[in-house]
Amino acid sequence: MGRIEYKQYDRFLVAVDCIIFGFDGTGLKALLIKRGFEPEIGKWSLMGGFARLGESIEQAAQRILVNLTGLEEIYMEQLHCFGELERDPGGQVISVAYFALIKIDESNQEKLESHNAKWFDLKKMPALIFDHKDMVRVAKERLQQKVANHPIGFELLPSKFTMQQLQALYEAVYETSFDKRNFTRKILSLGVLQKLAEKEKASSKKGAFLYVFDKKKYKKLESRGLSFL
Amino acid sequence: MGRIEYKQYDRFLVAVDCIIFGFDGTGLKALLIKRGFEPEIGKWSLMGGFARLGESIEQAAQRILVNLTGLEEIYMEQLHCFGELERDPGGQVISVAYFALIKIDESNQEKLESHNAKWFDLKKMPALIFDHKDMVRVAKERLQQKVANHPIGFELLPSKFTMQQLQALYEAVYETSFDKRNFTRKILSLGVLQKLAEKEKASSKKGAFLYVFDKKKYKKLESRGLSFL
DNA sequence: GCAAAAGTGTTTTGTCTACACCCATGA
DNA sequence: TCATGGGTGTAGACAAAACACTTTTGC
Repeated sequence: MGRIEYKQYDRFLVAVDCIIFGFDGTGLKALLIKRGFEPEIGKWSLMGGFARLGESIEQAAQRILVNLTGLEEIYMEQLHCFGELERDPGGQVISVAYFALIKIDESNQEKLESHNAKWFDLKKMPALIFDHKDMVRVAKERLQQKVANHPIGFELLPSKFTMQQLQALYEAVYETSFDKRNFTRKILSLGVLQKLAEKEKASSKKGAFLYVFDKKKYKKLESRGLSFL
Repeated sequence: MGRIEYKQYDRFLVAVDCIIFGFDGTGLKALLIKRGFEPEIGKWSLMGGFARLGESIEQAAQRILVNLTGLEEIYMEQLHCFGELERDPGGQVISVAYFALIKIDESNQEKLESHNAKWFDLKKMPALIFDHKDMVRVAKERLQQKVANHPIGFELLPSKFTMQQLQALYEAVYETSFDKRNFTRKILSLGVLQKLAEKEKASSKKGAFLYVFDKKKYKKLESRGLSFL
């Protein structure tokens, strides 16, 4: 049964575009590529590609992310399906956008270079092709919403991090600043961080304690709905 | 320029499915159709259809909603793009799901009947085809999130409503109950409801004052981010 | 006059905010 | 010894939660 009925319907080109966020200790960054191919060759755009029959949309997104970063396990979430008629002047293409969070220093430098990829501070983005600027804006809004209630900020940090790194990350995401004491108290009160005996001595003489996100504790508390801000 | 490059890529069938919510004073309802066509004829499903080349995905969703309800101005929001490989056994079809909020009594009864559409309480849903059950679940979660921060609950109520109707709606959306005094105070403190001189006398002897949502006041306050719960 | 829903305040509790000093260490 | 970032506590403001009685009126 089935397949015959669908013969009469239109078929669409389906692209997947990825908004890849990273954090380097100062600002929130997005990974862009300088296109070495048509259309819009030479311009900056999100990493993307066409979905293929026989793979799911999510698989397509994963393929594109792995292809660019070399990372197999990436936090990735569907953002939105952009389906405006004239969004791609080259023809009607709908694009399913995904946003991803990666640790900047873990990505494969050679792969990035081979795609002419570069990290841009979200506040200093170049012009982007098509509706990619909208995609980035929506992704940033979604990231802000999500980070407030889900422990995804840790995806952007090394597995061991200091309280100041974590605070800097939250400040970058929300483009604001928080009181150090209030921030520490709030985060620790959630009970999902484990304090290590180790100290990070690189950035100060006294040294700052390192923490790790404790996924098991989080899973136990998740159902009650934690608020990370 | 452009069109030639895309010739080589695969093309997909793109469906749009709509989760249509309504509220009848007691429970939250979803509008389902008993399919009079293949595949899965005779089973319950969401209202949907295939997108057509030459229209945007959003236009397709709107077309489908108007076609079913007869209502031209419907609150509608994209939910998610469902792109699993085997979601439709009849072939690879990606579906962009939208959720809509309508006032049950304003919809065109004849149109609903001609599509074999029926309202179901969310707690008493029949089996649904494909991944439509997932769609409904995700839509309900999204509705809960959204209602907490945006004045969209009013889309489900008559333009004039009593405080008790509004409370019943929120209670239905969150499947919980609120204290009447706290609820009234909270909602009125937002300053986006206008109290009318009229009373609704149908449901009680004393009669309850009617309110309307004041969109202008809301627009002024919107940027500060209101919390409806 | 009574049943049935409408309407209204106060107290307690917890959470968020603002704010400033001492500590440990390497240079 | 001093410069640098690390670490910590308290008081006040505000918002949320708990809680019960009086009012109106159609029957």
